Amino acid sequence: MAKDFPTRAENYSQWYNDLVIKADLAENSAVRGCMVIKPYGYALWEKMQAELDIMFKETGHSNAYFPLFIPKSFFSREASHVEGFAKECAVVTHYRLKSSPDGKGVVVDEDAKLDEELIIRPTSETIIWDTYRTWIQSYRDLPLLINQWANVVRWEMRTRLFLRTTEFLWQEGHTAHATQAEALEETEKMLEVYADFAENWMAIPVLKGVKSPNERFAGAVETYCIEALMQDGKALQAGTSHFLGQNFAKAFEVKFLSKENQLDYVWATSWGVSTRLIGALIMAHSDDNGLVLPPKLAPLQVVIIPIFKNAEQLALITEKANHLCAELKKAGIRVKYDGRDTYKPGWKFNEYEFKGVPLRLVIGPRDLENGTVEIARRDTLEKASYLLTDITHKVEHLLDSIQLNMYQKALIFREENTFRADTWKEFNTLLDGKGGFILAHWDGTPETEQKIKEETKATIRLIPLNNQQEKGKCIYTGNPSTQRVVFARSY
RNA sequence: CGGGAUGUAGCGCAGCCUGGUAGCGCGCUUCGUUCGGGACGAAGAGGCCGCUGGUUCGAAUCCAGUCAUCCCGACCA
Repeated sequence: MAKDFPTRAENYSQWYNDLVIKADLAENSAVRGCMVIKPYGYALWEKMQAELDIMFKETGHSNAYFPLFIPKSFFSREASHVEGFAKECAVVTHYRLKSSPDGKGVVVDEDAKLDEELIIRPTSETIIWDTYRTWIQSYRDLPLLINQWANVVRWEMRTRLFLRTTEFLWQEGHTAHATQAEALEETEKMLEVYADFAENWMAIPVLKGVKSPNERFAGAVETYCIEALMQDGKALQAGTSHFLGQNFAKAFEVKFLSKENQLDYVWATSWGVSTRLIGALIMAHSDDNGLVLPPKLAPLQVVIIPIFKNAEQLALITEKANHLCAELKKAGIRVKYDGRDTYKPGWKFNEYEFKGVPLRLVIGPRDLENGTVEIARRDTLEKASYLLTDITHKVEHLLDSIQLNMYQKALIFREENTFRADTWKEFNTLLDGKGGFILAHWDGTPETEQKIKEETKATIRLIPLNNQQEKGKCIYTGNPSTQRVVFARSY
């Protein structure tokens, strides 16, 4: 239908990239690996942000903001944390420029060299824990439940719109607790919040579990995550929640006096989701006609389009449409009337389909005569005529139905693409075929996981929570195993 | 940092081999006919051919250098 636009089957990467650009979500910027999020894409992020923020507040968290720059020395305090991030840090070394001696442009002023370099945060654990030291002295100061909405920079070698960019927007929660149990409870609670958001707002079913040691966050004791399956059979990590133990408290000397007058290190968690969720949204639901957005998050839920031959007809339709628009707005529906006479109806249909608007209402001369409106739903592309009476309820019902249908469709897709492999051969056949989640036995060693990754590019996405225990043999080494873990190729 | 490719109109590209007035499609502007799934016709506007140097009467085209971007690896939310 759309011209010059590759289908998912032809070239999934190209399809994704073109879709992001044509749906007007974002584009590559002049700066290497960075992305410009355009107004439509940002509106989507704002909506996601708003809903997540409500959920964070409901679970007792407050927002705060910490510096973008982190002194280099902070980084080296937690050994595995440095190791994990060292290779992708942007470093600020100077604070001034001067006119170039040859008169052309500016150069770095070598006299303005910083004594200690500043790292642009790839994540904020270190600066935050350095700050928490001064905020926490007593058990009365705990728990400390803080979230930050921020941008971070990770100097990745290869980038991809929304999925991996040099700079990205995210939220990072950082909490401090008096006991291990309480910190663990927080870690799991926030995982539930993320899973709830993914499934009930984004309409994407997710697996919940913990990472293998290889995939664990640098500095964490345990990393919990949610994993979603994309339409090309690759997995996408959609959110993480880390139990940090006392690692950062020890590295930054964050101690408190308990009720029993005992001095102890606090227990920590951190958790985050990023604009990558927009990538997940696109890859989980969209089709060859463009974006398909879940009604609960779509910046625009309903668009009304007139069909007319002349100005008088347009005036009549506009009057009707404005009434309809007002009525829907009153019901809290995000609706727009596109009465522009500079674009043709067919052009508009395609445009809003690209942008994933859940419902399209069309009013033409026929509808004026019959008191009807044509409604097309984006998820199924079905069209039907409805009487204008009680239209708000019908629209509400259709929006709910789309939200539900999108989730169901994604769930069925995941189920159809979740497989068991009992031999190395089966494992490889599956990977080379449709991909998907592959449940297989693993002997539990990092070495084996590494070998499997090198040979197949598949990694352990997670070990499911409350995983079913069963005796088996590792698909790679044949060594005994007690449970299946989830393998996949991933983004 | 290794391997491969590409820089020409806002976007996508041809032209280069074999040097001789800068091209096509989309988009943009104006007018007319259209308008229930990306309409059609006519007339227009728009270029330091990435940058620097060389060869030549003459360079988008040949040569050298340089910068940038993309793809494949290593890295990764």
